[in-house]
Amino acid sequence: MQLSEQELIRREERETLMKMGINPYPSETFHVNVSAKDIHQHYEQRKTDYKNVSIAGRIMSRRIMGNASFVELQDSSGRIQLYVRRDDLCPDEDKTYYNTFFKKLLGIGDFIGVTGYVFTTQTGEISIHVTSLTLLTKALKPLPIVKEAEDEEGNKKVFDAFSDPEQRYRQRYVDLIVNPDVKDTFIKRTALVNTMRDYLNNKGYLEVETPILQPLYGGAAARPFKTHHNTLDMTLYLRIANELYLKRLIVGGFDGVYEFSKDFRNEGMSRFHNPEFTQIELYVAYKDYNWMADLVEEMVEKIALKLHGTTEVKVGNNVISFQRPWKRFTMFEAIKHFTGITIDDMNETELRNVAKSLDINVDDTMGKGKLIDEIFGAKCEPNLIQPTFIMDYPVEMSPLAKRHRTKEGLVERFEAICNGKEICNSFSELNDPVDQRARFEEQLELGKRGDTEAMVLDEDFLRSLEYGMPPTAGLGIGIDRLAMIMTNSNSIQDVIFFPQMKPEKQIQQTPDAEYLARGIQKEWIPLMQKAGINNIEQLKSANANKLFNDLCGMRKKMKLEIKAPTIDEVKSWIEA
RNA sequence: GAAUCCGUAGCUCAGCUGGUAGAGCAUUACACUUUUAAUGUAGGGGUCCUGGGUUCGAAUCCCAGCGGGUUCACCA
Repeated sequence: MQLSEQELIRREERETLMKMGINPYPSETFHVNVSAKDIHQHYEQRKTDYKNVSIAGRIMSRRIMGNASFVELQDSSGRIQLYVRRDDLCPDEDKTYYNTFFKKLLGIGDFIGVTGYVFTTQTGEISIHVTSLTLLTKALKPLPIVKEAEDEEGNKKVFDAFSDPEQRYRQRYVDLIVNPDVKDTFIKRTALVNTMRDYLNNKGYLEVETPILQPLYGGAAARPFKTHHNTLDMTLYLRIANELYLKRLIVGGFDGVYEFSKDFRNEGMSRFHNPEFTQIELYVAYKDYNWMADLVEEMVEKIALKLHGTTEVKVGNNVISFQRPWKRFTMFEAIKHFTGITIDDMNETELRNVAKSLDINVDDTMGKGKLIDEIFGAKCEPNLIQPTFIMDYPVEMSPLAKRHRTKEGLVERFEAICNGKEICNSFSELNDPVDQRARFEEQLELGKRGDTEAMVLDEDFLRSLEYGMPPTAGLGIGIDRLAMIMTNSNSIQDVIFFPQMKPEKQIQQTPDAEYLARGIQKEWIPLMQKAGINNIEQLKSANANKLFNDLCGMRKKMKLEIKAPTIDEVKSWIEA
């Protein structure tokens, strides 16, 4: 691996520190009694409490002015400026600790711990006057430097932002260090989950865990990840949903169960889709979908209040109000509202013509339900910005939902749409085992016709329904999608710490010994790697003349005192 | 999967119709005891993504590949 100049310097600094008897990675605990945020919030009111502070963090910038310096220290709560004076650190004749250790051997990214007292500088910045300074960890890679300035109106301006999405997602740790807003997004995400958990626990529902490795995948329409268990010699699937297991627990006698579930779907990736994502599913006995809609409204409104202190949340160019009650449309009403067309009594042919007239791509495999869904998805969903419940879906699209109590061909199902996207999905759960079997069998037919996302038949689940599942309301909420809205994030990758990425390209490097065995002098190995020869395979297929020229050229450019190889030598390396 | 844009120093980015590889920050050295995008002076640092092609000459033009962004289509 080629190290940059700055990385080499930092490695040397590490060596020098050790030679000076300073451990760059000490094991002793450094006791912290304050945070940066605490100082900024309370120092002005309680100055006497900050005469003896001890704080640890990462050096984010330094301004050295001869015998005094300013350091910006960043801990998990934010930044605080340090004022470091030579004669405070080195009261005696020996000024090595300041001149060499502090000024030469420390740098941006290093962790230090300091003690001192808080004061306000002439320019009005609350700072710590440092009386002692300890190295806690030496960093060997330089951090990207992001600088900020405030203009007279207090607007922040960022210079040299670390903004390359690929690097931000691959090296999230760097993103978190230098981009403070990123941390805030993930803190909000956790607050969102905690708010839900508290809300549901207060209602007395039980948080449970169900299998991630499932012999049959069910509960949703999606293609699964497949794996294999060696001892049992059987195929297992990573769950696409946990619905069927949670319902078994309702059969077992729990009144309310929920699970924050990492689910896996082997499908396309986009700014709304990651192969693994998080859903909460909730099932409550003796309730129906109307009751569940009330719960969703209340819970999501609580989340907005918890995260933002208000029910109004800015998302992109829209301000979304989560204040109850939300608008409720039936699916047919929504279609009428956005297209002016009443589809209530239409048959399949009429629906297909409507879809065509609206410029929606249709094909002959689409049934009535699918056509309605397509029309809704194209003409209604993107226009629903404020949270809106869409009630009563076609039965064909919903094999696990109970038939509507009054409307033929529909099920008791709703989705909440917000900012043009679905954020939750809920039914009165189908609990008639005979109807459920029939619906599964329809799905099997779809599968035979080539629908790779059709559901498979789960005999054990049907058996549980035959013992009787009470009337139950079920709910699924995409946590990532809701987090995107609640944190004003444009991509799912911004609300998942480590989103799925293509693997980084790793160059396989041959150990030096194999080069040496070919009679190549040690000195030439790094030059060869610089010339693009990273392994023996590349060497074997190299052009001898080009390599010879490259090596001699670099020898000359870098003024190396190595004897140049002859062209025949280079040929012998390649052919050996 | 399709369209489109991008890949140059550790980071952010210039580099025009092809002609010696640039800036700011970071880094190194020196100066500076209340600065804050600190400042001043001097230096070092490059596989211009990779591989082909056109050309006297390619970071620049063409082709292919790799990686990434954005938008669109299916799934939450």
